[in-house]
Amino acid sequence: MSIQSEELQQEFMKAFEDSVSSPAVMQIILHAIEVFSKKGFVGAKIKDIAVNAGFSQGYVYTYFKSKEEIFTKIVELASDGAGQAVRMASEMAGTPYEKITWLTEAFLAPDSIAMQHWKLILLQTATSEAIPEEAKRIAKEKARKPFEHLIPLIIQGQQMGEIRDEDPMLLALTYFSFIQGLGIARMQTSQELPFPSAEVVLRFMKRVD
Amino acid sequence: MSIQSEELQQEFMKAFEDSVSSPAVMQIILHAIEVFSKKGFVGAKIKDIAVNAGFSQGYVYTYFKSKEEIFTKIVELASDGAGQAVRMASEMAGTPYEKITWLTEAFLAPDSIAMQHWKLILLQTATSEAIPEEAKRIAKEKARKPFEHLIPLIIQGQQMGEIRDEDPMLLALTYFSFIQGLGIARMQTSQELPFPSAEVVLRFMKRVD
DNA sequence: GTCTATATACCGATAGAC
DNA sequence: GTCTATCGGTATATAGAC
Repeated sequence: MSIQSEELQQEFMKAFEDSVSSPAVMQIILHAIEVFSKKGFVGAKIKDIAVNAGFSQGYVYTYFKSKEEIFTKIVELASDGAGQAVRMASEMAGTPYEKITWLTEAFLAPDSIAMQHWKLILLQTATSEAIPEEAKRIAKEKARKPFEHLIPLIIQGQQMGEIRDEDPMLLALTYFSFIQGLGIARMQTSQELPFPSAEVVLRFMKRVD
Repeated sequence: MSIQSEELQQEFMKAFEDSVSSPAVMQIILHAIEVFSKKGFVGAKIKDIAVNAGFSQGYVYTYFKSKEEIFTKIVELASDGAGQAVRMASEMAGTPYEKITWLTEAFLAPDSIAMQHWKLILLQTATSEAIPEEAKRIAKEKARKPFEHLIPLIIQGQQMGEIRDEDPMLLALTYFSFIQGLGIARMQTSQELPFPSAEVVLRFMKRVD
């Protein structure tokens, strides 16, 4: 994996850490991300989150009003994170296609577990009805950001002849769908199985002469 | 969409209907698929399923021992269906690349809602821990079938020069990940948004001269 | 600050009426 | 064959002890 994609991952986690206030809240959120991603909003029990974070069940309610509030906060962080990752990639030095390659590598890195958990939570938010309305609203509202940052990048790549001259919106939608599918596969499959490189993933948009 | 992919879809639904015994069980399963796919195993309430199917909450227990049993039955049907769809495609008349194209069209068809619901349930089964053990076992056991039917097709395509000479397992894994990601996107996005054709999806494996 | 105890509500599953 | 009533278990959220 390239230096650039490692940088992307680190910046991404730093932005997340900076956005949380007290250490206790940080502990709760960190463990809530794990439990919510594994069990879903309804299946996650406050007790699991609390005990994993090293607190009693009731203590969580010192910092959060309800289970809904914890989940919604995480959805907000994750939604912001997805947009930021694309923005950060677009601001690096390189050609558009190179930037998209780094972004892809960062998204698919097997060790960015936190990122994978975030993706699962956003996936649940998008596909499930058993999710707080407020969380769905926030996710929907912020879902446009990644597109808004990727589409200009695609257009630049087209102007430079790196990317196929097709509807940028279509290419962006296809890209994020592909990434999401691979992120899920990454979590399911064992480490020994083969996994596509960014080059394979980006073939659908790369210009061929 | 081609005639072949429509045929695939129809055969697929017929196989499903044949495998269920009584009309009441069929009603329960049909509505359970919808409720489970929307709310997840824990979030789905027996009462929702029963009332949607036109029964009282308690009546469901005349046919099923538990909520687990209903979910597990659906996972079994869905897992078999996924394998069968690939097998049926491989048995049609055409070149390997054509067969994979029809399969892709059938998987991505916007109107095969039942198939999309099945995919969501299998997705939950694979990614969530709040799922009956038995269902996870069955899904894992049958998850190999689609690969077992697709890989020979890929190898034939390579021998005929239609498909790139790369690890067939890698290509198959990439293919199913892509399909899953697009299936999810299809459910989230509105009908007006652009959506990739099978041609776009299959570029990553198509041989270029 | 942190925990224990509990009120309150909900849901899966069973038993029994019609 | 279908429904109603209910038991038992469990989880959220609160209140009060240390």
